[in-house]
Amino acid sequence: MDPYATLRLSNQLCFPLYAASKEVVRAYKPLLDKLDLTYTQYITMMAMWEHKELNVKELGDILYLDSGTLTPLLKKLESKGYLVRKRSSDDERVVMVTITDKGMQLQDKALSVPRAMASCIQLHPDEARTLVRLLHRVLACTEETQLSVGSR
Amino acid sequence: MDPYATLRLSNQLCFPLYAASKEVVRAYKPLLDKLDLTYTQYITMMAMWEHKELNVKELGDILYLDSGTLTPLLKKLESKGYLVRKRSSDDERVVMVTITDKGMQLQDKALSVPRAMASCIQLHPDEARTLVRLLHRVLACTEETQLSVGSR
DNA sequence: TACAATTCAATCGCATACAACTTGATAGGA
DNA sequence: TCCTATCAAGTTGTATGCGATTGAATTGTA
Repeated sequence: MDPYATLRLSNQLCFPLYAASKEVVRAYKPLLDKLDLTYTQYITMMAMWEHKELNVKELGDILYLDSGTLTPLLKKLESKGYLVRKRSSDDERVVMVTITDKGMQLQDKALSVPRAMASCIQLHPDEARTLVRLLHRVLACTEETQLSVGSR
Repeated sequence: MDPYATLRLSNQLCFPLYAASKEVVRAYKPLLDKLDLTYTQYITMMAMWEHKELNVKELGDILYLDSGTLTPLLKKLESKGYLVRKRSSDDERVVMVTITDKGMQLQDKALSVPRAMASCIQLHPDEARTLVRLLHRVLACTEETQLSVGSR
């Protein structure tokens, strides 16, 4: 038995996870180009379509992103007119992000995206559910790790 | 029924995939810091430990990365002394990447990494196998898409 | 109520990712 | 053998991601 077997790419869990994530994001690109959104902008809009108003920290908790990534991204989405950033008057540390009418309208155009992706990723509904469940399990594990180390 | 239900983050397959990948890579960071490797450098070294010699295109096919990412990465690993880049004399277009003795020695230090990650990601072996299998299925789907669009 | 600890967003630096393009080399056909 | 299509690697420009730090605001506490 190869003593280095655990270091083979084919034996890793992380590598197919990393590769599949990248390739799926890449597969989204031609669809999102039509909306003039990047993938990260797209998931940010998904969070905003659902919640209408969130501060930067809440958005980061939902998307697993920090302010270093979100701040420039939100400025870009604001410059496109899809949302508005405004420092809270209750607590001056907090910046509230609110979706605009134009941002809400984008949701209709975006409806075609999940449809097109579903036809691209051919998984049985059962398999897709299993995959999502296991991914959430992995996320729960890593979140514990983050907690024990401290801070996001 | 919400007509926009397919646009909810919680109903997406892509989002947990994207988030889990990022969080797992993040969980690797403290382990890889000890080896002075980034995650991308780590998987590149995994491919090199296994194959000893590969050209840039072969490496890209294995890692799902293109030359735009690999060229600077390989130069960095070369500067650390872990591998050597040399243009092929058979075909001047091709750059061969070969692992050095120092690169091979790094493998021993790296053995602790998969162990530490396995104890962090608490999945039953069965579940881990299922997850890997489904991820490979997703990768196969996206590869078809790439082929039909043309080119990597 | 001072004041230290914490929190939040922004900024900076570094390392990816990748599309598009360039350059040099090879292959295949008229 | 020319000549064009293709190919491999490198370069450039844009968009993330994230750790570390900063600065302003708020909270908890002695």
